[in-house]
Amino acid sequence: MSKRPALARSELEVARIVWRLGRASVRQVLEALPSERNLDFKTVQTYLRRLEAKGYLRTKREGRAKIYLSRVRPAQVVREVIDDLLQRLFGGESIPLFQHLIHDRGLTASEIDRLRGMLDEWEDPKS
Amino acid sequence: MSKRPALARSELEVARIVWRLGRASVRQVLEALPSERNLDFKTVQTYLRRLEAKGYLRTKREGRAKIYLSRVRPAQVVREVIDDLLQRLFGGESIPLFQHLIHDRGLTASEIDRLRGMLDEWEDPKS
DNA sequence: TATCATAGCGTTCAATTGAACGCATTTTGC
DNA sequence: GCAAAATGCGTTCAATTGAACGCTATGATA
Repeated sequence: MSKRPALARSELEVARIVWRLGRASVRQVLEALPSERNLDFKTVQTYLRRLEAKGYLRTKREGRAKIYLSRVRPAQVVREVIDDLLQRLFGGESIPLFQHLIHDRGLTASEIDRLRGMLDEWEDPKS
Repeated sequence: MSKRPALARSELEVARIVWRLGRASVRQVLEALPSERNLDFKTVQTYLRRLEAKGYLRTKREGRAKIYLSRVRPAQVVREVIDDLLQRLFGGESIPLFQHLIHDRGLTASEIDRLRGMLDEWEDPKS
């Protein structure tokens, strides 16, 4: 139950990259960031350090470099983040979020198809 | 273009109430907050003041009390907030968010129906 | 009309966040 | 084998955020 401290915006951004890469050094994360982001090496390093301190990541030394890995399942974190948002934005209801995503943002035809597929499958899990 | 400063978590929570009520005094917002939240009158006042300073709300004096109203369309703000989250969490893609909402959170049968309805209607807006 | 509660206004204060240094220690390319 | 580049580690620093005071004005009530 003991919740780890909430993720700050920038931390989330950086954590996501580690999740995607599975394991990453500071430099690798830096390079995986969108180039417009233009963060300093030291800054990324700081965020990673904080993520470790907060319990989201763990590290493993590999020669000179320190490799960051996820400590909690990403899906779990995603869930917490979205729960929090849902709570503050829509009082916890997810339907209004769907509503918003569909209405105010729009979907391509193929996205609609995929979405229908998801619903079908969820309702009747395929063999 | 000139973006107003991002909403802090607590500010969002408070703004949402003003949106819901349409117009509200400090006390009304305080009372509309979930009771577990247990914020001080002064604290709510501070958040409202900040929301005004950031350009999200405007006020209108009504006798003794100051009434807070929305200055930007709530849907617009919701959009910004979600854009931001989507960006940091899924690189801007909305499908993974749907995926998460459906898979990791689950929906009731009736929610699934409503969702299907939304998709149908979006694709073929009813007369 | 005196009084009391309510609201405003300005401030404060610690914690967190966004961003980046500097120095020491590796590595590695030459 | 040595200079240049890369890393780690500890720090810093201003802005923002979460939370709440204290003092003043004002309006409603007894």
